[in-house]
Amino acid sequence: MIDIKTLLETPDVVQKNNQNRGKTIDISLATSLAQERSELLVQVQTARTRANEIASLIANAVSQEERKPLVDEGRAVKETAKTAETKLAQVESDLENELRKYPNLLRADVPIGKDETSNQTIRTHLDPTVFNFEPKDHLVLGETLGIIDMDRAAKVAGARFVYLKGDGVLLEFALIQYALSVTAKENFVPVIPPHLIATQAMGSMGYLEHGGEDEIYHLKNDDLVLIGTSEQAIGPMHTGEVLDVGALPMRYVGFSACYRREAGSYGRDTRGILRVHQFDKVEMFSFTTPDKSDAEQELLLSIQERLMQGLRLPYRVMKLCSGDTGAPSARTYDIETWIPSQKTYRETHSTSNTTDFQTRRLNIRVKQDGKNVFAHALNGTAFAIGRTLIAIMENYQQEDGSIIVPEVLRAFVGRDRINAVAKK
RNA sequence: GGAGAGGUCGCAUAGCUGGUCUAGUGCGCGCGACUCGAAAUCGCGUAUACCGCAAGGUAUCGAGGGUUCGAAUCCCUCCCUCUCCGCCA
Repeated sequence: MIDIKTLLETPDVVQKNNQNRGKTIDISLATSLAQERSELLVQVQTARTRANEIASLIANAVSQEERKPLVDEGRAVKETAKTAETKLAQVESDLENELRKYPNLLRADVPIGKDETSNQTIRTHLDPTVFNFEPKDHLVLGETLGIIDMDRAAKVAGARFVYLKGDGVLLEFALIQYALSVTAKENFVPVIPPHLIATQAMGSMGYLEHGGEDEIYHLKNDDLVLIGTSEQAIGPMHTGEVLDVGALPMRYVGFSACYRREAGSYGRDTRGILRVHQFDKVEMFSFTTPDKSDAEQELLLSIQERLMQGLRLPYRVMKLCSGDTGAPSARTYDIETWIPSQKTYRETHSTSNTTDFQTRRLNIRVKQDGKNVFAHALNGTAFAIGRTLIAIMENYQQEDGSIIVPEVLRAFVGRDRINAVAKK
């Protein structure tokens, strides 16, 4: 949600921002609602002031003759107040609904563009892996090695689910340990959050608008939804709190499964585990003061790169253009990793500075220079485990179908190569 | 799931026979006095949002609704916490 003040004071800036994101929003709706709201506010306050005066007069009145007319006026004022209040509540909720449609204001350095073709390549690390044989894709490798079983997952849960088995599981835990050990150096506090959260908490993270609701699994008999990323459960942790400025930046590294319906992606990435309904992810999340969030995002990005460089995987860093940046984000960087079987880079990491877009709804503030201001919130992938496994398997595959374990993971996996097991 | 208790200003508590209660007290915190300095002591101050140039005003005692001229105080619904029982990884 954006600040109504921003809209009222700089409507052209907001208008332009919406335009750059490919959103058409009639701002006159919000501005006229805001106008109506302040008028009603005055009405309500005036009525209430009088009502309080009357109550106080009655409390001090002694005789019945004095009481009677006051009580009558009190009744009348109450009616006036009630009518105005009802209208006010309606206008306020209309205004909020209207404002929820607005995407966050983009940072000035975000390139303008319609879609991903306008994303900017910031840098590239390592050249694409060269093979002197025809590399297999991760599904072939995984099935042969007995670490990925999608056929049985389909029997049990349907399409886009997976059983990860054997050394695949060891690899996953190794990635988690590796990510925790690196983020610990920057004082990230590990968190395992609830996977089910109240619908309202999800709403306050801004995921129920802008088409996001189609992505979310709702529980039929409870007012709960499955998280699509641990960010959705970590952000609301501090709802309504005023954070101690000395405690910032407040950094969490969450581990959770992520559940996504993948509605609207029918037929896309149907092979393998690139796009599944459930995957595990290690996710960084920071709260900062407003002046520090851009620096924090650079830190998140640098940690992501440190993790990838440790794995020695070829990747490139992209800055998303205006049209490709998610609504809550003011700036997003993606890391795309080389996937040999597709001969292209695919998104494995993402980091967003959501500035005060989420914290305004969550009412998470920080006292800075004696004033409470909304904190800034940021998130960044440490590892989307599934996609990282794809990258490792494909880039580290050997001609015999075995996979070399990246050096930084060997201590955690307990061996340096994953070989085929007899198929069961 | 059953029975009971409870949710008040950063923390702890008072208020709950409705009326200067946004709310007392203690602690904590800030400023000041005393002191060479500190402790102790004393004095003052100590929520947030919105309207207003300001003075000031309005709202908020878990959330929402109701009764009333007036509710922290009475009624209803919901949420959460605690204790006991049941069940359970």
